[in-house]
Amino acid sequence: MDGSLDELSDVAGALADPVRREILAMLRHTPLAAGEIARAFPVSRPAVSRHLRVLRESGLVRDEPAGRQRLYTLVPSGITRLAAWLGQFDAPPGWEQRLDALGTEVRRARRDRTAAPRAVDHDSEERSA
Amino acid sequence: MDGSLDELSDVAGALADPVRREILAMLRHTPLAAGEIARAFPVSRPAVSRHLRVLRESGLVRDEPAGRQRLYTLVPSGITRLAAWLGQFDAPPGWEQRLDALGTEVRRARRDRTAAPRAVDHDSEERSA
DNA sequence: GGAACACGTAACCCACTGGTTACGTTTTGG
DNA sequence: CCAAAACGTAACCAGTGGGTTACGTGTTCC
Repeated sequence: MDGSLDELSDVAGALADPVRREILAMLRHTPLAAGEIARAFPVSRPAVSRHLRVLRESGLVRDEPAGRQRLYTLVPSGITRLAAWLGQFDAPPGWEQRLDALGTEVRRARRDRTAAPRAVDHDSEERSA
Repeated sequence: MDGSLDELSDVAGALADPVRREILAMLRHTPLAAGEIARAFPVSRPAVSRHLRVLRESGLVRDEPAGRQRLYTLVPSGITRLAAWLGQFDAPPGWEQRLDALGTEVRRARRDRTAAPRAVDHDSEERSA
């Protein structure tokens, strides 16, 4: 069974570990056996084995027996789904400006607070544009 | 202080929680006060407050005092960085074929390994530092 | 000044995570 | 047939995460 009911959480959770990210990077172009993967990290082989399980259960890799080894292959659909979710934050035009405005705003707000320790009258105009 | 030495882990970790993802979605177009955000979820307000802290420490949002409220604003750079990392998995053309060729690859890998049992020599791009 | 409000934080619980060592299982091969 | 190889899994432990309730602090407003 898959396990979680929230695929994005599983994918993001899997990606939250540097070892697992590097494993994925290793599998980017070619499938690899568990042992080969494990040999690339300073942690114990069982530890890597569990990282592989996390990746498997999140759907990011698929494993296939190959003799007495087990080959791991990247399955990019999860990555695609997460990338799609991230895509919703793609600049709805006027984005760069907004960033610039934010920077200014912060600086201004800080100055205001330092100079005049009373009520902030920041009235953010940054949302208006 | 930022805290973690691995920004991508922080970002992915923050995204691994559905509540935090929804908070980000809420902030996509407009800044919101902590209370407004908290009201949108069934969990207690302190719980949301800590979610906001995680988002803040991962650099995904910035907060700014506004009277007796605290305004949270989306900071998209982290999302961009993660999206960029995901981008390395974009089909380097010929991907489908590669899956087909998996069987062959397996056999070849086995032979290689039998002949030379040494470590993987994949190109690692994610610096461990 | 003092009540009410909008927060963040502390203390506490329980579930999960990531590491380890020890072990079980299947496949290879002399 | 039996030893070694290549795995996954179990048991254990320290640390973290997310939830709760209780509390402290700064702002507003009368």
